[in-house]
Amino acid sequence: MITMAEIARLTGVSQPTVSRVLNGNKTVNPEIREKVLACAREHDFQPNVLAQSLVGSRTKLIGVIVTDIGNAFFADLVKYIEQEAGKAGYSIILFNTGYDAEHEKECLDVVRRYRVDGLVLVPVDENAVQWRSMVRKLEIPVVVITRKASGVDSYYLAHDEAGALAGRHLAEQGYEEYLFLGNTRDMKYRGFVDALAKIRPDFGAHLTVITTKKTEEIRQALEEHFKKTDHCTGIFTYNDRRAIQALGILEEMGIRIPEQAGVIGFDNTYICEYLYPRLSSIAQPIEEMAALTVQRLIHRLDHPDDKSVIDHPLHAELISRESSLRKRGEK
Amino acid sequence: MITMAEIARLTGVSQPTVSRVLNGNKTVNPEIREKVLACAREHDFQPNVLAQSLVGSRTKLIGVIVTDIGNAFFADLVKYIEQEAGKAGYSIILFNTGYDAEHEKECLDVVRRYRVDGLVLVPVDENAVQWRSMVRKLEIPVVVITRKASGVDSYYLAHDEAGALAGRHLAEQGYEEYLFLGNTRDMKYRGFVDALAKIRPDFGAHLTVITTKKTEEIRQALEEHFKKTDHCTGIFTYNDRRAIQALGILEEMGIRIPEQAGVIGFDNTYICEYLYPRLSSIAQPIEEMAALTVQRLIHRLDHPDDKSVIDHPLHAELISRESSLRKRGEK
DNA sequence: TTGTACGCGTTATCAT
DNA sequence: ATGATAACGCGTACAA
Repeated sequence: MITMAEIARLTGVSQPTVSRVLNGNKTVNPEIREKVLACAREHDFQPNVLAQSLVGSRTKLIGVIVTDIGNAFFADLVKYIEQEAGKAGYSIILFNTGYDAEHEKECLDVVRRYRVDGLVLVPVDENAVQWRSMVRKLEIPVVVITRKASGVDSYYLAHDEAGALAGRHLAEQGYEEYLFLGNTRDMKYRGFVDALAKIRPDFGAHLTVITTKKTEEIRQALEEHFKKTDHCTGIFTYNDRRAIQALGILEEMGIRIPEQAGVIGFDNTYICEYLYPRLSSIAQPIEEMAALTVQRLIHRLDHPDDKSVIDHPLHAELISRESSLRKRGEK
Repeated sequence: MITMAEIARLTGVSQPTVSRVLNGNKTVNPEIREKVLACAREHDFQPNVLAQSLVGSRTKLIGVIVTDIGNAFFADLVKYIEQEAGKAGYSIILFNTGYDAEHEKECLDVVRRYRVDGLVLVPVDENAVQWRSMVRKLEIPVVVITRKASGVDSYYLAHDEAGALAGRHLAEQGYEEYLFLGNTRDMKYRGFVDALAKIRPDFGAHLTVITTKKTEEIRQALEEHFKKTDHCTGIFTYNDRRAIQALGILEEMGIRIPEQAGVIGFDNTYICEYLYPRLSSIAQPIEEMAALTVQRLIHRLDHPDDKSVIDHPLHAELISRESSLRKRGEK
């Protein structure tokens, strides 16, 4: 690949002059400028970013460390991050931790070796001290995304609020029993429970929780539940995957949706639209989250003096579809 | 961030000695070695990869240019590529073209600026001359993945074979009408048609094709189809998305699956397992494809003299589930 | 075994 | 307006 020195040799000027031309410096003879540009074009010159960043300028690299790109949500997130970074002339170097804290550590080391200008991180465990100390040593702007992380800029969904949306909706639609499918440490669960408790004081007696992911165990739990009660049940799941799993089981059991059971998923995957009945779901503003994250990162790069810390919860939106619309016309 | 020169200063040795210690060179005094290592650890030294690659060694970067990370298939592909590359000490710099040839061009330029050691490419148009000439100028190993590309190493699914799998399966299951949902330029379609034509000479009269992606248009086409015939119909779609869309419509129409219509999707997304009825689908060996691709890239890096070109079609597998199993026990 | 000297490709600071 | 020259952080050949 051709270098500036080589172009200089070919055009009979000095290397710094080539640098000036290629960087659009005005103080250069138009004739020389043209000659150099022509030569650069002819040999399809591309500056060596590595050499550029070595002299002190930026690497124009943003490290992106996520827990699982295989997950459609994170895939979309990465997509928008790449897009937004590209707009600002940054490229991304991507790492997948696979929810492994040890591997996250390695990724943080590698990211460091590449002297990335900034880092977007989805921590394996947002409360762990490990990544925090490593991030501090990085001495570069870091933005945590999808998780609230004290002391670090973070953009994330207000999960409690999202859970409340689901709870209120199911109550409004007249469901009298409630079922949560997921992890109870999840803030979605908190929001869901709190919202319902406000609406129905006796709510505690009407809540069932299923924490397993295994189809057979979910089936057992659901069968048990519908044996106990004939009240119509509102089901909220921690992601669409789980919701679809539940829908499949319910259909197999002959439970009518949304009459006997209403289902609300989470993530608003494209699939929701295609299912029959179409699946209600909670949508995250993925694109906005990604854009804000990258913009913040770049702001920090341009204003190293800005020591403020951003803690920015984003708002979820309930997309109600047939799977939870018991009352016609009401949304 | 601390440098070798700095460590040298702190420990009172020369910078090359530090380099020798950190690179595991044996020819160095154990005492000095320990002192240097201790100092490096204390300050958490990480070598500057950019400087390393500037001296002539590798950047240890692999460029990955795909058409759409938002797509679950490519997301998985990227995941495994990152994983396999990581095993060999390579990191990936990721680009998403969004099926835009112009943007692909820009990505190829950027990849070049970073002096990546190798490139994994999913071309927007595998037949375009554009990327070929650019790739040639890159002067680095390039492997095309998911598309057959003459003159360049490529690992891809034998789509015709995959289509044939679907065709034969539907015929075996006793479906008498056939419907393809997708693009007819797709090799899946070719394979599907050819396989069925072999089995049934009069097959041409029993084939319907739906090319639109729009739900309403698909619905119309399906309604028309099932008005015309009461023979049970085998449906093959170009991806799971389309299959799920079709399933939703069919259920809404009251068509019984798999009795009146059998459906086979493509990609074997996790969702297939969760649907009711569970969706038959054609699985691509994504992990294998990714691993072979990265391994080939690294082989080329280690053997620059090897001028052979690999054209490696991979084999699809039909995962048959209830959505297409009309005859019990048969798979 | 260790240090000196040089070069990788670029930017930036000097003179000229 | 342009050309020397130094510097970035590292690896490597060579000398000591």
